Amino acid sequence: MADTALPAPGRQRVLDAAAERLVQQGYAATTLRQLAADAGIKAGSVYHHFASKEELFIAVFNRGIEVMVEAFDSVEVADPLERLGAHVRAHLGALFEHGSYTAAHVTAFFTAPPEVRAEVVPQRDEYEHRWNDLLADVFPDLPAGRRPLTRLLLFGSMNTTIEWFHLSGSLTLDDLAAIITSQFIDGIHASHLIRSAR
Amino acid sequence: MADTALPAPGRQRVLDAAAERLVQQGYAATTLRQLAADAGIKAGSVYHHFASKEELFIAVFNRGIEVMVEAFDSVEVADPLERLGAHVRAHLGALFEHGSYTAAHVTAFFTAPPEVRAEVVPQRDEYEHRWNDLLADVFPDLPAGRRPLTRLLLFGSMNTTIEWFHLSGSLTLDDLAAIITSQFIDGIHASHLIRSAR
DNA sequence: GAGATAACCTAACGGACGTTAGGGACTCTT
DNA sequence: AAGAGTCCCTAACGTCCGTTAGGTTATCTC
Repeated sequence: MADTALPAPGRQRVLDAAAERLVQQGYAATTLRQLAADAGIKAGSVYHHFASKEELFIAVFNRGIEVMVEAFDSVEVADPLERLGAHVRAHLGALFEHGSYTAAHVTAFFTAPPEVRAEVVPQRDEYEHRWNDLLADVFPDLPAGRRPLTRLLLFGSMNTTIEWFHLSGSLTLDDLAAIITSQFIDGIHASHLIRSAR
Repeated sequence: MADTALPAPGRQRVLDAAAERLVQQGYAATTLRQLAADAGIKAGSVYHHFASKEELFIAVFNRGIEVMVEAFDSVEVADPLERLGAHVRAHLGALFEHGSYTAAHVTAFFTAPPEVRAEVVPQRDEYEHRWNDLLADVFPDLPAGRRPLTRLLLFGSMNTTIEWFHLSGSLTLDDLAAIITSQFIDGIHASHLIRSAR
């Protein structure tokens, strides 16, 4: 009995397919029949692994946060400002280098129905809390009440890169992370000195 | 012969409903039957005003850009840095103060099918071009090749405010615009001096 | 007042959707 | 060898979707 050329188990293949479809189509337009076909099984068989479409996508969104948290926690840098840059780089890495789950989360979370979003909020909060603590650590002068807003502005810049950045371009992810970090800390006058356009 | 309590004509009411539904549900989850009900007509009657669902939403997305362009062009400020701040404020105004069309565009554009997006790209390009010119004017030292990236980072911060900012909160839109502008120009160390948390 | 046009209706079409019931094949445990 | 559990299948259900054909009413034009 030869190999079936489908290495990963069925449940995992469905999740992978869901993450990729989510990025390009959003929640409502991604159908179970598509995911089943992508994973090499039939639509009804999806229900062997997941109780419903909602539960399936909750798993995808949560995995997306897991990837971000793992990337965040893998950073070990002493110098505060350098540490911030490393975390920016890690977040972008989660978006572009560790599968589609984080990208799916960032692009499709707000297209999911409220019941699905509600199940994912606690994990999101945990990740946001890590960033608030980081900001408190790196910028002791930043008022505590200002941290969430500051974080949201930075997240806005980082997360929307999935709409236009491509790893295949001339700009590397390291470059992008350095530019975003510099822009965030010192503003436009400093950021464009990082690496001139060619 | 009393008034029908539905002032706007049918086509306009359908467009308004579409913009609002788009913000909360995205493209695929917004159905013509919903829009018809919102507008006080029947589903089939939508086809008197629009040839297809796609055409309807193209009109909504284009109107979203129109609102942004009108807000942009209404700015008349001499001082370069002040002008930038006024444009940031105008962009946020388009998002929050001039109906749901711009918000619908920003949140749902990437949830629309490719054929719909393709029809809207020229108008998007026009708006982006205005911003590139503005950046060139305000920051002559910024390399020309760097303008699109810089604009995308600023757009990322501004556009994702629709995911968390509410006019009813304690932070005003003027405050938010000032913070974003300061953060963009001078970075975090300057931005938090604009207005301390209370 | 005849004719055109606009704005809306009813009723239905084919198709796709999430979901379910019930069964077959295979592996592991005892 | 029996039983349980895992993984997947076929076939169908009720529902909703975008869209269309054909009809009604009211207004405007000449």
